[in-house]
Amino acid sequence: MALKKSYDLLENVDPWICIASKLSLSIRVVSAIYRKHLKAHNVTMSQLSLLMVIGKHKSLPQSEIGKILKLERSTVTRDLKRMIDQGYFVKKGDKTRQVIYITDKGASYVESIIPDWRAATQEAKTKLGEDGEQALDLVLHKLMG
Amino acid sequence: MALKKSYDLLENVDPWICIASKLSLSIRVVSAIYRKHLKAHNVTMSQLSLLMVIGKHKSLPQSEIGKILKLERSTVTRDLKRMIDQGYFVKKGDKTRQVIYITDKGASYVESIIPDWRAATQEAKTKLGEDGEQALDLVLHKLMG
DNA sequence: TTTATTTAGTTGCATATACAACAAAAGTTT
DNA sequence: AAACTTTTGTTGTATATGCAACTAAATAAA
Repeated sequence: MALKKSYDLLENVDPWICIASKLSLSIRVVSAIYRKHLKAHNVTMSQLSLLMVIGKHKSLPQSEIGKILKLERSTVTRDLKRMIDQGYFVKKGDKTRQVIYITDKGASYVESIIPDWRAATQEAKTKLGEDGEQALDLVLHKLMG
Repeated sequence: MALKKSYDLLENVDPWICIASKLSLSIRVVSAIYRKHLKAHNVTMSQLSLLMVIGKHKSLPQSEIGKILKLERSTVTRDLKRMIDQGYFVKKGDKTRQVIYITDKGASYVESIIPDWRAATQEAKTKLGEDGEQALDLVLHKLMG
């Protein structure tokens, strides 16, 4: 089972200096908190983000959604499709300039979820603490800036 | 297209106070940096994490891997399977106590990737700045603690 | 020691995500 | 106006991920 050679780079590397790994780990911890609170609503954070972002504007061009959430076009197409099928959004417009509208069903749905979403956010904030929350804002600001 | 009612909670909510959304956005930005640098190696960050973590220990019980990377058991099973199929790891042991070993092929592979991984990490660090990097460490520390 | 419980791994199912290739529409150049 | 370029949306393909249900093995309780 032993390796035939020695691997210096590998032996001396520290996987935990990886920025992507740190963020991945962080999102897994936080996602679990949100999933727990949102479970009864049968909604994911990705879906809730769409509901809240589009809902707040009442409607958004599909092309804007990807820009706002930094999602690839095909991801937006398919994430929306599932929710259109469920009646939370409708799509209007021609082939290349689609506009997505939230429906009353979608708006009611997101309103029913918001209290639990707030609770999840509160739990996450408590875990982060005041300083942790500010730190996260700084990270985001640096990355988006 | 207009909504039939008004939705107070929805109109007044700020989607961007969401901790999960902030982290999701952050990871998308950082992932893109790593994908760009790792593209030529045809490897993802998830795979590279497995290679580095297991490789550094030479071997790890499968059950440990999920604990270290905070991944669900089934995710570990399948992420490993793809890489075992490619010959980067081997699996030894009985039905419920598996141990995963890195192979020479896997160790060579990860060593060939490390320089570009370092470059990606450097680019991400530059974007974050010294303060942003410390902020990320604080976030992770708070969430894991 | 037998029984009950916990731990470990797998498989079915569903969502989320990106890239490449394609088609169609919109915008720009000439 | 015609030709070229960019933007937008979709579909094929692949990886990543979690939950539920199941099996099997290990551990604890009786």
